[in-house]
Amino acid sequence: MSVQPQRAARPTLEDVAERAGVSRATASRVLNSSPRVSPEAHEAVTAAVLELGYTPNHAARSLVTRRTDAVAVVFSEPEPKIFDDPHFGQLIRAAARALSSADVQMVLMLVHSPDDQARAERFLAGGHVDGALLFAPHKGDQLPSIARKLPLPVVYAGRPWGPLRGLHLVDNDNIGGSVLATEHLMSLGRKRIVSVTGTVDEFSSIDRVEGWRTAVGADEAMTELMTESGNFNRDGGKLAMAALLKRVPDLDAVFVASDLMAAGALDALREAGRRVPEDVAVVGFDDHPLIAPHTEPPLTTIKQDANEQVAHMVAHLLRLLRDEPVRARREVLPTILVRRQST
Amino acid sequence: MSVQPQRAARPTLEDVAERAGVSRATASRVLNSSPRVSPEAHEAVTAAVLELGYTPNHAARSLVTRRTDAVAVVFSEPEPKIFDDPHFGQLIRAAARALSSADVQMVLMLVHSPDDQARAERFLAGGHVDGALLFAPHKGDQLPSIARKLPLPVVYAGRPWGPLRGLHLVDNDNIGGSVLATEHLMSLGRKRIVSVTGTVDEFSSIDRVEGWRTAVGADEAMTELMTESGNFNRDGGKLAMAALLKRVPDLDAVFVASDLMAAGALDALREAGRRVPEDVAVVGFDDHPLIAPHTEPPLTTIKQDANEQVAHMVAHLLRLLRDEPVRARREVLPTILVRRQST
DNA sequence: AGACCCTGTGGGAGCGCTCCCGTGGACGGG
DNA sequence: CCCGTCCACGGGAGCGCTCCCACAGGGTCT
Repeated sequence: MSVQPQRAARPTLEDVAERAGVSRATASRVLNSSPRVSPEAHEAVTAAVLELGYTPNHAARSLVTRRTDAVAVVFSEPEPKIFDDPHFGQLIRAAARALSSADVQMVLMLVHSPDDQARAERFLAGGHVDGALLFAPHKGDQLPSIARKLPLPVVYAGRPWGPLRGLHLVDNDNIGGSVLATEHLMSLGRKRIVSVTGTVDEFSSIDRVEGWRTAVGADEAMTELMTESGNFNRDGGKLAMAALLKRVPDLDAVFVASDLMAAGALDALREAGRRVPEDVAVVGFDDHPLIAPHTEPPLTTIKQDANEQVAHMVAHLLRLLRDEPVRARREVLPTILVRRQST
Repeated sequence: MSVQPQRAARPTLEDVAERAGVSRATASRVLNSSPRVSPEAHEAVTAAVLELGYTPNHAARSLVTRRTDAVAVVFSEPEPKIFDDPHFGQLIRAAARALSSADVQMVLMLVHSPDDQARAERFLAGGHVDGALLFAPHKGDQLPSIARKLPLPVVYAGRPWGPLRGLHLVDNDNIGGSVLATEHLMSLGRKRIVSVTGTVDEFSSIDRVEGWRTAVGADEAMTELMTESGNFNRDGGKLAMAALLKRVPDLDAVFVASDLMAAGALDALREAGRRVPEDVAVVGFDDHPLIAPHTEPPLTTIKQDANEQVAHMVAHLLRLLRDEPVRARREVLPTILVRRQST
C-alpha cells in the first residue's frame, strides 16, 4: 500500500557511485583498480566506500565474471582413520593461511563415502570454485580420475595413482628422505638394517621402501625378508617390529616409515629387551611434533614440511588461475634428517 | 563478424526449460521442489536436467535469494600453537561432515593475527556466508564482540568471554566432567587430590578447576596450594606436577585438566619415583585417542565428544538459518569417565 | 447458471555487478 | 585554426536465477 523508505539494506555500487558523484561504471573501475581513472574520481569513490561501509556483492560479481574467488581443498580418504592423523591438521592450517592471505575463500571438503564422492564431483563440476587442491593418496580412489576430467585447475598433493600426464603436483622427496635415513644408519656402522613400511596403497609408502631398498642394495628376496608393513598405525608398527625381530634376530637398525609406527616399534623393542640406540638404532619419518620428541628415547626422523608443501601447492594453483606460466608441472620438495637420541 | 554457434557453455535454466517444454519459472519450481507443479512437468524437467547435465548457477541464485548456502567455521587462536592440537583436526572433520551432509559449503577461516581478524570481520560482514561457527575460547579475543554486532547467526563453541546474553552456544560439561573425575578419585579412597590446571584465559580450564574445587571442597587458600597451571602443554604438565610434588609431598591423586598435560605429569611422577596408580592415581581430560590409551600406564580420563559438540553446533545453526525455533540458546553436553590403568 | 476458489503455468522484472561501446573534451601537430 | 588522437567517463545490456503477478481452466458451492 504505502511506500516504505527501506533503509538499512546493504549499500550497492550504485549508492557508492551516487555519493561519489560518478557513474556506476567508474566506481566499478576504481574497485577493480583499472588504470583509466582520474585521481579525483579514485579518491571520491574510495571515500564513499569507506563512509557507506560498502562491500561488493560477491554473488553479483561472480555472476558476470564467472569467477568465484574460492578454491576447494579436498581430502579423500576411503576409510576414515579412527585416530585422527595430526598431519591432516597441519595441512589444513597451512592451506588456510596460504589461501586467505591471497584473499581466496577456502572451501573444505572431506570425502569418505561414495556419497561424499558424488557430492564432491557435483560440487567441483558445478562451478562453485575456481580450482582445487586434492589430497588423494590411496590406490583405487576414483576422485583423481574424476577430477582430471573436470575443466578445473587441480593441484595434487603427492603422486596420485593413475597416469600422471598433464597433472600438476607437489610431492615430498620420500625416496630421498628414506635414502637419507638409511645412509645415516649405515654411516653409524649398522649392518643389518630392516624397515617397517606403510601401506602398499600409497606412493609415499612405496617410495619410502624404495629409498631403503636402493640404499641397502636389497634384491627382492632380501626385501621380502627384511621389511614388514605396519599399516601406518601404532599397533601395526609394534607388530611389524616384533615380526622382524623374530625373522631377523641379528638386526641392528630399523627405518620406520612413519613416526607413529616408530613409536610402536620402540614399544616392541623395549618388550624384546633390545636397547635403543645401543642394540638397535631407529629412524622414523615425518618429524611429528607430538610424537618424535616424546618417544623413549626421542626419535631421529626425517622431516617433511607440510607447510612448505601446501604453500607450494597454493602458489602453483594461483599461478594456474591467473594463467601465469608455471615452472614445472611437478615439484618435489626436499626432506631432511632430524637427529635425536634413537640413533 | 560472423555469428558463432557458441556451444559447450554450461546449460542454463532456460535451456532446461526449453528442452522440457516448459517455462523457466516452472523449471525453477521443480528445482526448488515447490509443491505447485504437475507430475508431468516435474518429470520432464528432471529428465532435461539429467540429459543436459545441468547444475544451477550458484552466484545467480545467491544474487536473488540473498542466501549463500555457505557457513564460515572460524578458529580464533591469538597465539597459533606451534604443536598442532589434534583436537582441532577432530573439530574440523566433524564440522565438514555435518555441514556437507546438509549441502552447505564450509568456508574455513583460521584467525591468528590482527590482520586475519580484520579479514575475518570483512568477510563475515560482507555477506559471503549465511552464518558462522565460532571457536574463540581465549580471553581478550576481540572476535566474539565483533561477531555479536554482525547481522549474522553465530553459534559459539564453549563459552566465549564477555556477556553471554543472546548468544547461541554449545558447551561441554567441563564442570560436571571434573567433578566426575575428582569424585572417582575420592571413591578410590584418595585423600590428597591435587590438580594440574590449564590456562586461566579459557573457560574450559576455569570450569575444570571449579569442578575439582567443589568436589574436594577447597577454599581459596587450599586451591592456591593444591593446584598449578600446566598451560595446556606437555612440558607444562610435567613442571606443574613436579611443583605440586614439592608443595604437597603426601599427595595421592591428581586431576589433570588435559591428556597432553597428564602425559607430562606422568613423566614427572615417574622421575620422582612415584608409582601410578599405586602411589598416585591420575585422571586426565579429553580422552585424546593419540595420547590417553598410549601413556604409561594408559590414562583414565574424561571424554568430551568433539563430534557431538560440532554436530550440535551445526544443527543449531541450521535451525537458526531456517528460522526454526531452537530449544535453548545454550546447550551443555555431558562428559563421561573413561577408566584405564592410571587409577 | 453464475460466482467463486484453487491449481498449474508463463511473462517479466530485477537482484548487483562488469564490460562493451559511444561520447565529449583536452591536447598536439600540420 | 582545424582535424585527429587519446583519455576519462556514462549509458546500457546482460550474466542466470527467483518470485510476483496475471491468467486460463476445471471444479464446487450457492
